[in-house]
Amino acid sequence: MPAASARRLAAVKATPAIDKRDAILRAAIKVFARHGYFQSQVADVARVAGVAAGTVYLYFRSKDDLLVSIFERTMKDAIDEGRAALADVADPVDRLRRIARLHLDRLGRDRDLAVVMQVELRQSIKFMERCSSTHLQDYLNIIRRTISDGQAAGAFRNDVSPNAAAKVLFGALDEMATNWMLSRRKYALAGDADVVVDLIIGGLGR
Amino acid sequence: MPAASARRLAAVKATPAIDKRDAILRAAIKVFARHGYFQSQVADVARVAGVAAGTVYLYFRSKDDLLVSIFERTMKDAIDEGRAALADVADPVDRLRRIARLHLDRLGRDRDLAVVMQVELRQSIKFMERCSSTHLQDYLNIIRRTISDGQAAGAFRNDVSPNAAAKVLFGALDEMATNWMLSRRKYALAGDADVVVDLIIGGLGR
DNA sequence: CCGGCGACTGAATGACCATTCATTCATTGC
DNA sequence: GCAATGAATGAATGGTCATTCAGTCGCCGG
Repeated sequence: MPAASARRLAAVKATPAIDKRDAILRAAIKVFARHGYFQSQVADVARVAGVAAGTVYLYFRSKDDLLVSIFERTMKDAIDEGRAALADVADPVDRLRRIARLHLDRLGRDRDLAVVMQVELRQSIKFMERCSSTHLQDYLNIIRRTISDGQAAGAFRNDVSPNAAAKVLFGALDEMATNWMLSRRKYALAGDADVVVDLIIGGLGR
Repeated sequence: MPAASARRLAAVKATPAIDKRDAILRAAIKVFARHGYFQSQVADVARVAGVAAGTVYLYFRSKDDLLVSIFERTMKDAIDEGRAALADVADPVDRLRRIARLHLDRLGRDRDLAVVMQVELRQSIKFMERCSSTHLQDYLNIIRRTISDGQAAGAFRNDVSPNAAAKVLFGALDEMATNWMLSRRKYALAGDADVVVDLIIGGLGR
């Protein structure tokens, strides 16, 4: 087979394949968010994606793999986007603001994704251990690093552990996201970003 | 039947019954923490509690009810203990410290309980909505109230929403607990309480 | 056209487990 | 002793899916 033909064939086939994988993943986010992971049936995900049940297994190893794939894709995007966004910002406070806004923007834009990330992924201890050990650590490391850089630059207090401060910031953002997701009232989640960063920078004391 | 006899009968029967209910609940915490809620079988809980599978249904309506009961008992204890501990402390900063220490003490004392509270309870959106709407709101209200009292007393900045600050504090404590629970290293979770409160009061900026 | 390739289908399979309930057992009052 | 009571048992039931795989279909090179 000539190389050109092979390339064309690959292009023609690859695109629908990626589309289909993506459609299944998006369907899974919607279905898992609405019914919960364990209450969802693979057949439901397939129906929403417009394919047959068996087709899901051509793209994913198992039902678990669907959940893991949602997490991994989202975290990969978040980390890449985070690194890129920090590249051209020098002021340490602005850098934290960027991180917070991106974090809440991403979840605030898609409530189903927020539900999956804030609730469904925290299924069981084994699952969380698996998730935390990789991408989540990388994500926390970005925050930690931003804080210690800020200390080195003299913008932040030196007598605070960057690790503790990173966890406090992450925990605060996580709680804002969870609250927003559970709340009936519609408000812009991203608006909480500056509130959180201002409070953590300025402190609650006078 | 004479009243005295009825009372004695009730006392004799009530105690083992409560013990048994308690044994099942404690077994459920252990089993759910080790295997995850959906991977756990009611028969396992029964075995660990030293009763037969059917007996569980004499004390709880369903498997779900076991999880809800763990949450409700823990939150009730936390709220009662919290209210009592705040009664004799006047200084607003000390009050927040008290809340933080109690929160992390409770979870740090019992890793299995921490796993159930931090992971297993966040099973599905419907379950979380149910939990958040009652006890968790009460708990957040205690923190909110403590902060607004502190503002009124002039100890805290007035230009911060007590609601936002309460969520930030709660989120930070929650993250500390989750991190500790997932961490292999053994350290005293309660030690994080002062770190978190100091950071939130003092702020990260210089 | 044809042969064959591979993506796709969806009905069938095989586990799995929450819940039930007929039965057993221990205790009590008489 | 002897019913009566009701707590406790655990085997059986019934339903629910995740996963598989034998077969279908459409497309492509020749």
